[in-house]
Amino acid sequence: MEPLALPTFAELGFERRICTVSGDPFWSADPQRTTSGDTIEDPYTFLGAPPVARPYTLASMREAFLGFFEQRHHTRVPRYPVVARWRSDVFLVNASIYDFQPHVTSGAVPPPANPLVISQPCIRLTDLSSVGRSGRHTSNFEMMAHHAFNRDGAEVYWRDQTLRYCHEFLRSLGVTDTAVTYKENPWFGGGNAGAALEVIIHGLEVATLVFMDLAARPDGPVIISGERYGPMPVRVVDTGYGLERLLWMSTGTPTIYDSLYPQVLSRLYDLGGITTPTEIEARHPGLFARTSSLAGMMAVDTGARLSDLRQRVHAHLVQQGSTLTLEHLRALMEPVEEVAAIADHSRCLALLLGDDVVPSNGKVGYLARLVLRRTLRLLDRRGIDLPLIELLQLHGHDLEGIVDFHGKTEQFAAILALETERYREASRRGEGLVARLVAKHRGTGALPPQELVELYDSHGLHPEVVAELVAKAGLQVSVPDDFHAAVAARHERTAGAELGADVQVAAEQALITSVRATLAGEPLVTLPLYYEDVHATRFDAVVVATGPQWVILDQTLFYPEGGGQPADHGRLHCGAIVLPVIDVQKVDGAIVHVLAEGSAPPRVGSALRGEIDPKRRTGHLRHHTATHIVLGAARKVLGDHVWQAGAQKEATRARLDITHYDRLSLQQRQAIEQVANAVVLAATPIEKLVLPRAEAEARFGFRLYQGGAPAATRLRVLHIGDHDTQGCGGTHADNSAEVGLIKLLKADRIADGVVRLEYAAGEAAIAVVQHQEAVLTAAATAMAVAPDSLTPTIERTLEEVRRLGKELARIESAAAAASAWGALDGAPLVGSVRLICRSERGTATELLRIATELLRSGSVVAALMGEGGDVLLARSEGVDIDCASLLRSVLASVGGRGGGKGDLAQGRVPAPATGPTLVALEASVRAALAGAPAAKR
RNA sequence: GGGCUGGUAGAUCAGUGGAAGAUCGCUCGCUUCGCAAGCGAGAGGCCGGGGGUUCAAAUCCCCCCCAGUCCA
Repeated sequence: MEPLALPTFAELGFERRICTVSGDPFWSADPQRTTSGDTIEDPYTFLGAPPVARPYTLASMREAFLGFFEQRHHTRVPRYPVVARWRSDVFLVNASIYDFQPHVTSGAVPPPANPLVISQPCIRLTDLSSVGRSGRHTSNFEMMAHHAFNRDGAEVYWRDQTLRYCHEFLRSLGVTDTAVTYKENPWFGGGNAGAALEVIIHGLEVATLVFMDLAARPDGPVIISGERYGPMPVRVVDTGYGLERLLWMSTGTPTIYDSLYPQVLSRLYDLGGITTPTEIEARHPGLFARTSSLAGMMAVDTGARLSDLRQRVHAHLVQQGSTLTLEHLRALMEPVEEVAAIADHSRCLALLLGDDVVPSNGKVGYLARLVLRRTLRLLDRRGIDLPLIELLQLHGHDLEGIVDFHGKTEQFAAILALETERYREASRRGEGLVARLVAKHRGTGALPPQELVELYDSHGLHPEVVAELVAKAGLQVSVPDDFHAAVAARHERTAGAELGADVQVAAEQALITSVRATLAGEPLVTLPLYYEDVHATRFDAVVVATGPQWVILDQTLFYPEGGGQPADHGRLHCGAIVLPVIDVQKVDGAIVHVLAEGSAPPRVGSALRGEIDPKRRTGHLRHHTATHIVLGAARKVLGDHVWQAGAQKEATRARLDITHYDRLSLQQRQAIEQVANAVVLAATPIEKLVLPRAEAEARFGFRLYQGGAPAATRLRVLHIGDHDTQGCGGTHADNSAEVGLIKLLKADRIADGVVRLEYAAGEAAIAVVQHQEAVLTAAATAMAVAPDSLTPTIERTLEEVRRLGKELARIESAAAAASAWGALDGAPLVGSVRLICRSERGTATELLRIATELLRSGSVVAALMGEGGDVLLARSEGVDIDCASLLRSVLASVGGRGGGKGDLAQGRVPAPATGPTLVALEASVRAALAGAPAAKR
């Protein structure tokens, strides 16, 4: 890329140089400076000597930034949630620009204001293991930003003005020109790229100014890092200022954590009985600053780097004349580092819960659980016994205006208590598991590392935790360096299984290809009639395009599949010809009617009359409106954390997945049903608004986006009184009363934190109730009782069945004993062995009982034949014949099969062969006994 | 969304194709002034559900349900 020789640099006396360490170009007003500012040669020089005029608080620094840009014609925009509900490609907001991707940056949707200023809370969990230890890593932060979106003919501002704003802001904080370096560092990511400046002060990067004007394109003329890029229609000024870093810079404390959470930390030191940094510093002056500074230069990111860091800090101390051992240093630093991580993680949790995340074993909920369990583990390690809800409340004051605890405390407490309980339960299970493994491997004296991988991947037990338990039991185990690689390998092994070619998806794709090929880039927009009057069923239209089995009209009543609502079906009448419509899809702006197989599409330009299936339409309409009503009811009953996690509507059923932390009780299900039906009975008019996007968001908030956000400038909003408001493009009732009865059918927990509600509405609900009544009546009739006494009758009957079963077993074994005594009478002796060959009236189980009795009476061989063809051969101990081979060879000759062990064999023969089999068996046994040495007793 | 574990007595878990087990808990008896402990006896199981293979399945195969866990 070309040098960023902006006029403001020249005006301020900044010169472009090449870093002597990294080789990167940078701009500086300091004639002495030879490095870009954040290399391994650049220590932090602001610790204890803040370059900012006065210490700020989080709130005052945020306000300083927002106010500064507001005075310079930027519109202040409220922060977005940290959960990126308007995007399907990421879970969490990682940077302020995420708020405006993809639709604003692509140019499809105008920004809420232009230019704008915002302070956006972000969460990044990629460097979680460095948090607390590096002195500067945090899992959550606020990215302050000023953004401008430039289009041809509508320029706002670009590079030079951005630099000027940035520099003026830093000056307003009291930072001198010579303290700042601007490093040129082209930026790319997520399919976009552009020139960028990193803003570095005293060894710390505090901001980045990105000039995003390139998008990845296969035929693009610009090549960056092997990827081809071309110009974008919207050129975006994407800046990011680290609120916490600027705050840190204003206080100059040894670590960023000290400046962020002084009260939280001191409370935790107190609870954990931990030697505080102040006390440590008294004995080892400069220890924390040295650690921070070294970490800052080293780009610490992995565990190995961290132990390297510790050694270098130790080496430095020794050089200063300290006698502290490395082990002692670790013992001093670890508690402080862990407490810092606890403070950080709990703030992260507060942000997540504040934006209605429900901890789960999947999706964004998993990230919340990950952070939560990490926090619990750290609390355990430090022996701090503090409920999570209280830990979160320690942050209370600092979170004002960021997380709204008001009215949610109870919900948070419930979620956190439940999650803590689940963690304890998992740990308890894990301890048992490890104890058994230890017993299994005690012989070898060590636990194979492979077991560690299994314990973590399948049971969620951290290797450190396992190692501790194993060591306590006196066994050895070492955590391999490539532990996480081994876990990843387990997942890769089966990753590329099968993709499962979905037939329906393939058909839809084929249709899109066919339509696009026919239209050849000519934009075609069908006028939708279904919003105007949802009850209309007939319309006139003109054919504007056709293809094999599909038709596009100038206007249509047919609703195309979308938003979880299936397409309308119906017919097109073209003169005397009737064309059945079996599917409707939206392709770009056109609504495409798919015709039944064998239909010849009409000519372009011909007029026709369309007719939709009214029953199907009404079914969809009722179930779609019911879905909005049920969501509102679930939120009212369960709490604000309830969001839609997926939905599908049909003509006679619908299902809605909601986020909730526990399975629903019968009471909760019935409460939801009651609230939903109350909304129906209130006959609330349903407003269908079409609003500019920004206005809709401002009025109703991000709750609008229950099913994701569309790429539309104007938003269609469905407003059901004060019950529920959502952006939605479906066909809906005009009044809630039209929905009719809503009958909840099921509430399954489909994942941790997700409950699937199934329900029927209107006529379909009546049908369900009638079906249930019929089933109940049939069951009651079968039991010959009234429906109300069905339950006690069934319970009594089952109890009776159990009792009779036991009675039968008792009688059978008595009969077996009797039969056995009878059999022994007059049974022949072969040598010293009594040989019993008999047919019995019983199944395999009973033969076994009889044999067991017989074997008690000394030296015996029993060959028993049951009525169904079951056959058994058993001998008492000491008789030298092999029952299994004997039986097998006899049965083979009569068309049966069987097997077993030396002392007992079982099998089955065809019914006609029972008699001969017994005879053959007796002969074989006699022969075997004759050939065998005499029995020992 | 994908991977991996697991589901057997009230609880915790053994059980690799041939007669369902252990420990704790529970009930009763002995012992005791009483309690705990001890001794003895007993009750308690659709071996998650449904198919399949086999003479024979808790055990092997397939599907489903439930629980746990890791990853995106």
